Amino acid sequence: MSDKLTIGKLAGATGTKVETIRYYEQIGLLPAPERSAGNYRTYEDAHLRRLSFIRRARDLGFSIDQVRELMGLADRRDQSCIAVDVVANQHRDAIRRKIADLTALANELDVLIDSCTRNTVADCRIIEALAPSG
Amino acid sequence: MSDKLTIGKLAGATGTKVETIRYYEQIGLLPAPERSAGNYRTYEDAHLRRLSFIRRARDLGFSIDQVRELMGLADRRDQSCIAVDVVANQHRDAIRRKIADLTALANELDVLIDSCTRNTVADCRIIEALAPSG
DNA sequence: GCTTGACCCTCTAGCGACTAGAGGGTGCAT
DNA sequence: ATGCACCCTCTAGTCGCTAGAGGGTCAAGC
Repeated sequence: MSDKLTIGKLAGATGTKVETIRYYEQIGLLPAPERSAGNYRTYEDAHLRRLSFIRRARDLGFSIDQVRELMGLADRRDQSCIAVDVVANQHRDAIRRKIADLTALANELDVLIDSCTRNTVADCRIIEALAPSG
Repeated sequence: MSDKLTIGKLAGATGTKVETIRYYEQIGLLPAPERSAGNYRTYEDAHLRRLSFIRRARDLGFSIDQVRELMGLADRRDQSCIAVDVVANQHRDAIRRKIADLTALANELDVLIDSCTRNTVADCRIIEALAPSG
């Protein structure tokens, strides 16, 4: 209801940086707003809603392209939302895979770190483990 | 023992791409080798060892800067290896934090996805959750 | 000896998603 | 009228590569 926001107000209202908003405009993620007499961007409530959507999706780790896709789907309100479900599922699965990768990595590091006897570098197990043939 | 590798052989021996090796040379991570008459890079065993170290550390998720630091420490063989331990610990902790973040994210997505009734987009809970006052 | 094809060279630009900085204009309060 | 916070555009930097253009080298086969 509070129309006509400056870019700074919009940034504050959504927890986004001013530069990021201009960037989103540049890549066509957020539509370019009207300009004031002094060439300032003047945002309306529609922009605020759009940017909130973007922020939330980005916070959930969706890529810019996925956000674009989700917004495209969200605008076709009479269609089935199965496509939305698919995007969300793909993203969740990718995250689960990344968690598995990182867990394996952390475990390997645990082994390395536990083997450290804190002597000199010459017989450091961590360095040894990294350098295959010393 | 098998001296004088071409960049392609070195790449094959370490599982690195040729372009990546040239990149490592450019940023000063791997020392520039001698050149043949035809201006080809000619690598020696020392390079092979160095690159293997780099690869292994990178595979464990260490950043380029951390690899640089670890190599610097590895070369001072009479020093204490506590500094090595510190770098490894910092990295492991950062990974654990990232895992926690991603787990929270995946759980949020689970809730969203479970709420999807596969009806129209107009009453899609996923879209609703993204758009705060849609 | 000439061609083919695999390999090598340099240089530049691109990816994702911003972030930072230079160099300047606007708007409002004192 | 002066100061200051805010806004504008444009360019370049971040990280760790990757890809492509446009060329040179080398060994093998005919």
